Amino acid sequence: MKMPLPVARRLPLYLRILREQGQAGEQWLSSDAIAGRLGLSAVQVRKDLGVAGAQGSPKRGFPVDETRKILESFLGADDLAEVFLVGSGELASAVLADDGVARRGFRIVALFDPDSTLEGREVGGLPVLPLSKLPNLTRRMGVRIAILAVSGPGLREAAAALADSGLSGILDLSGASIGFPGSIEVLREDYGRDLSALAGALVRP
Amino acid sequence: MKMPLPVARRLPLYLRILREQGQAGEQWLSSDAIAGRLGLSAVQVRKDLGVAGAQGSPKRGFPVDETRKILESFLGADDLAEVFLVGSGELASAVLADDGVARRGFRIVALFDPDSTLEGREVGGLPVLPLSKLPNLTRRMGVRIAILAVSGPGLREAAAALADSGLSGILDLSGASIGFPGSIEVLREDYGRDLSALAGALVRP
DNA sequence: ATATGTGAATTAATTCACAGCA
DNA sequence: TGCTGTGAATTAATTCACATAT
Repeated sequence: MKMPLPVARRLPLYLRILREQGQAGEQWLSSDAIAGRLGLSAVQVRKDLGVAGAQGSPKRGFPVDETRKILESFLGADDLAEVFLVGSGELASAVLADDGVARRGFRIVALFDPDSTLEGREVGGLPVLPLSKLPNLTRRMGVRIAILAVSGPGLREAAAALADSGLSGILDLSGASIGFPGSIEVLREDYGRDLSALAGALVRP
Repeated sequence: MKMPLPVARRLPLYLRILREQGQAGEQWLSSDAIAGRLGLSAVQVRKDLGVAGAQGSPKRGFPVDETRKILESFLGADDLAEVFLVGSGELASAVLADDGVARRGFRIVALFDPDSTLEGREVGGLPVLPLSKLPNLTRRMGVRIAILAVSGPGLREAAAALADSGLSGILDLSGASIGFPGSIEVLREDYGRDLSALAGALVRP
């Protein structure tokens, strides 16, 4: 089953709302309520949830608990929960410190850095490992996703290591659009670029 | 002139390539060459550059220097270059430390934090200011864009301050999808969400 | 030859409109 | 009545095909 990327990027938003409201004791949530919190349309929420296989019931909406579970499993939080973090600088520290990753059911299980002089140092409770250990650990631990949070020198090396690590997916926060083999799914996030896009949108109202 | 969002998000990529190649001494760049580095199609690059008003010449491609200037002006790096940063924690520090912002012609000119006990402290060479000064400084300095990099408590307060600051655009890195008034253009970036989306895409090949 | 530029066709994504159910 | 679910229509974005310029 193929899923459109825009849908894949909205589902996590619904999941967050469902978790929040579940925590708050709500049993049911209408597509309208979810849409309202996110500034989307109710139809879109229903269509998207439909893609994930969730179904609601008329007059009540979607069952919070069940829908949450469906989304979690659909989004792979079950068996893809363990991720690597490559980098140990400011950005990587921010990722480690932020609860955004944990809140979505993921766990950073190892930290790698191209700067070998950092080897052994601890960042956020995890020891910094050399890139050379990446392929081996990927296989041994069965980890499939890494977050790339390296900038400046070492980036090239880190990218190369990732490219033949055996990983399936990379979340690239480096802002440098490095090429990766087609066998690896890459999602790029780059606030410099988005800042630029925002400025562009403002100049042209 | 209205510009599609996908285009607005690709133009900064072209700009980066143009800068790199300009630095490297290149005079001309074909749409094909640009596309190749970014994994896009040449037609798309031409169409996008066309939207910005750039034009190339057959057999040679696009004039690097001139096209760069056109993009810079089109993307508003001229008169929207000064931005505020709200937050002074790990994420905000990472934004300050990263050269991604500067490399795109933007400059962070002031730092605000909801935690008033931090007032006066210096982060990355800038003094931390209280949120209460935001509206005033926005008007006085003519700044139109802020980066929101606050998490945890204080986020609500920061969002509220931004909402009636008079700013025109917000790059929201908080990962919390707070509502802002419709008069403010908001672009959200949330690696937790994208991590989730990536995992989803991998589970469903 | 080699690359741009663009109308036309295609594909993707969103929204509309309404049927159906509790 | 208040909500879901979905085929149909609409709008947006991308790709194709080819005319054009050097």
